Amino acid sequence: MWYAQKSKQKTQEREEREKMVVTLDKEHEREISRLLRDFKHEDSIRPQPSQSYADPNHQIPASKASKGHPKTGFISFDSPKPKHIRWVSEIKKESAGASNGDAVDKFYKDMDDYQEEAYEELYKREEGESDFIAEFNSHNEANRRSQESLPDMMAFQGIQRVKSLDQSLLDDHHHKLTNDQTFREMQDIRRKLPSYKMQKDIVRVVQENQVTVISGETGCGKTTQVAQFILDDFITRGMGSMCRVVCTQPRRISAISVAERVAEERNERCGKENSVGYQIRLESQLPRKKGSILYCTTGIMLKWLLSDNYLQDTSHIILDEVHERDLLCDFLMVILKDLLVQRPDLKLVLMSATLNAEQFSEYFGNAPMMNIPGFTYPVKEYLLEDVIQMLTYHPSEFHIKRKPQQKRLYGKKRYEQMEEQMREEEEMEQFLATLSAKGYSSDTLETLRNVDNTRIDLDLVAELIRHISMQGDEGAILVFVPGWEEIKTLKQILDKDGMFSPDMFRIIPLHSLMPTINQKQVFQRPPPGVRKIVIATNIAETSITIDDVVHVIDTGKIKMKDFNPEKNIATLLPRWVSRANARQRRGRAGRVQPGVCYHLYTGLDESKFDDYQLPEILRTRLEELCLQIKLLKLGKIEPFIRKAMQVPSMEALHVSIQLLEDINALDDNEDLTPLGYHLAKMPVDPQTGKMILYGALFGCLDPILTIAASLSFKDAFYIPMEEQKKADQQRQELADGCRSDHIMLARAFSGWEEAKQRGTDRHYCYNYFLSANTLKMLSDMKRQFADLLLELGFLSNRNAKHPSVNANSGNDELIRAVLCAGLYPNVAKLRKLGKGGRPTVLSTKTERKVCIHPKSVNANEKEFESRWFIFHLKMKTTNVYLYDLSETSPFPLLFFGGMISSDVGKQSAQSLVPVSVDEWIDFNASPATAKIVKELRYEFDALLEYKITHPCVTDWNPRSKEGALMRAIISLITTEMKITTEEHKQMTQNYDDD
DNA sequence: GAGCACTGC
Repeated sequence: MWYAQKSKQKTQEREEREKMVVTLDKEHEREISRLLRDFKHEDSIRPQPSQSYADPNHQIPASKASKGHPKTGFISFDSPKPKHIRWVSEIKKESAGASNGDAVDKFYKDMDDYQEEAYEELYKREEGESDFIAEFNSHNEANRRSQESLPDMMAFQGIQRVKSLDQSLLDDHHHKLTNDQTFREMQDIRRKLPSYKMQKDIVRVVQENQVTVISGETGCGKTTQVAQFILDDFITRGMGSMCRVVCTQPRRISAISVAERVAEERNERCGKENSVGYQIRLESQLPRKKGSILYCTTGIMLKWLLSDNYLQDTSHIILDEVHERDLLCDFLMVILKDLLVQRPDLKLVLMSATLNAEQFSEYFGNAPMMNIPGFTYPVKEYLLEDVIQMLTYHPSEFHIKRKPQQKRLYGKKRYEQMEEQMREEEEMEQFLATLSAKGYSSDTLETLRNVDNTRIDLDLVAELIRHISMQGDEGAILVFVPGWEEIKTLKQILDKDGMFSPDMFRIIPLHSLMPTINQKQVFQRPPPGVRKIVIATNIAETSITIDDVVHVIDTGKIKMKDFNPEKNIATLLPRWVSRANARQRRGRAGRVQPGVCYHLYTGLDESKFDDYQLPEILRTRLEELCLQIKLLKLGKIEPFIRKAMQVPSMEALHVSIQLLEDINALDDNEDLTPLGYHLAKMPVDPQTGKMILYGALFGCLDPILTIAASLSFKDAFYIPMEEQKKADQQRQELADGCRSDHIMLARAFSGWEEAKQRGTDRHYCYNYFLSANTLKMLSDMKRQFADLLLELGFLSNRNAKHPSVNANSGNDELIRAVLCAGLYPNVAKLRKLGKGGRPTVLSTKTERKVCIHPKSVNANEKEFESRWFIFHLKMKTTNVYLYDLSETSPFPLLFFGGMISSDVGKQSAQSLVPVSVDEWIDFNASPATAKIVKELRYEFDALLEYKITHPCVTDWNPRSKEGALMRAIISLITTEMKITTEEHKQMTQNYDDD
């Protein structure tokens, strides 16, 4: 007890030492106070377009301008006041007034009413509602109505028939059948597909039932044929105009390639007025509206639902690959299940792998199931026992099972652990007995008894590859491993082995972060006598198909992202594959000829596998899903999500709702706030969305859009296996000491844009290990964000580089502040500085120890100016890592962070006031500085509320209220607060403390 | 000293 107290006291002392002192110098203090004073005396908050903006040519379009400036009157939306800031110390005010000096007394003067006043000041002159508020209020009202009763069933009018189109489609069809040679040749190919024989049955079952489940393995042609059967049936019955088939795909590439394949089968091209097309984010070739098939990603269909709740033009929806159970597809199924009631004419077809078609049928009221036999070559399968027997393999010491580590458990737990261990041993003996009966050698049994099945034995993999190379049929070998590390090690083993010389073997690592991902040699058949060996992650399971694979080696392990709501942390850890994964991996061997698949796990291991991987909805954060539920007016979140095929834990749901409330996207009634309404409309996570809005308001849009695109998609840096050090150096060079991965990203991107202008972009990408494809995608995404901001009213021009929103784009300190505004509450505090090979250690509100991911430009930094960082991604792998960090000064945290509190009773030396954000981000501040922060923050929160409900470009004119306030804020939050040399020394010494 | 894979009018 005594020890615990002592240790607590020590921690408190250290924390006090670690507090940064936040004090403006006198001159700066005066400057900001003057700006604030001016601001208070200014009468109007309204932007004055005629005399403002950085760019003199800038004009607000009339429609937007009028939107932004309602006349006068009071506003009536649900949460009229910003709620996320409270100055809690007011309870202590009385005693504080008595015991502390004038400064502190003054500090609290009038603060009770300050926020109220600031807000009313802004609004009392406004008359009537802005367009945004009207839209917003009617949205929330509709949402409440949808909770009470089903929407108006009569709203859907039915698909309009167009007789002239019916006739022309029919004529066209006949013409092709009789006169089009290519079309007829394609028909012959289609006839050979297993699904073609079932055409009549499929058409009939779909016609007679509202929901149909079609199962079938790869190669049966369900994806390309089923939609065509439906459309052709309508066309030949002379009602082609009544048919619009939409088929969703989980991946962008499959949506395009399937659509192109189908167009080819119909001797057409995708898009224009043709019968087939596709739509994915930022790319589309739309077919005609009626009498056509559209392939799209699941996300696109969700977006349509926003503007068209009934999917008015669609007659048939096909959800493909439902067995993959991705988040969006599961979400879509819940919505469609309800939509089917409102639209009795709508047909839904679910396409799945054979293994669990029943599950989907049950979910949709025992919908009829049909199975299409697959067409693949037979694949011979071996398990670990077979491989060990075949190779008479003896594992190295490293892979021999160690004595199970006895955890220091006592009593019942200890007993349970021992029992568990005995049960496992018994299980193993039984299993070995059955193998023995089947004739496996005692040598094999002994090896199996001793082998450690938690590790992957890459020496065994290498041995197996040697075996296949010498004795197996010709054809490529595909090895599935869980991740980067195994790819690297296996390649090293093979490279060292003289047998795998480059003139005989092509060894290709395949990982989403490696540059090989775009190389053609992955798909090309090597010259005769040369064998291709691909070492891949699960990217080769679904996303990348290599046709000439004959041998598959499946190590049985897969890395999966998971989310632990109790600890509120994401994890990425290897685990056993599911039976579905194993089947899929096996299937990769039989695409061109009979194949072989070696699974490196025993029959006993396999008996414990799950049938399917855990659905994504059970292992991910749910913020975006919650926002979409609200935006789609689907009522309260919990009852809605309970309708899902598999219901996520309420814990996970509450963690997500809490975050949405914390960032002021949902109010405590779980309704969208005005801010949340904007965020829900953006195709990014809510924190990144907030960052984008702040980027626009603070006039540093272009770099912020780059960062937002990078965080929401992926950063454009390759990780080359051979030149990792060099790649790290190049990123350091781009960072140029800014101690921010985010600003480094923005610099890399703008460097690429400049290089493009000079025509040297290829060299630039090569030099900095950048993926041109990813950069192009980021560039397109930025354009999409800008269009969205224009639509929301935060931009007056669709050019995100326009000076009116980039006046401060060169101000890195401001960019850090905007990052902080968006990414909050993802804050970390520096605890120990890396020293002598030991890593830099930080802490967050919930974790005492987190590390900087080695890929970050801050991983090896030896000097910092602040103790505080903001980050986007935290994930637990071998450690808890922060993947990207930006150093940030205290002011942005005080200004954009959560609830501020100050405990006057604990005034410390030099009359400093302790100030903390969300009760853990602690500073000491001079009373005058604290006062400024507080006043300014109230003003800003009121202004923000105003800007969010009256979207328009910021007015930077210093004579306008808005301009003066924004300038004061920027002046404050870009103030650099450096930690002293003494403090720095302490951080290094902390290592010796514990 | 480390990076499964997808997706968004």
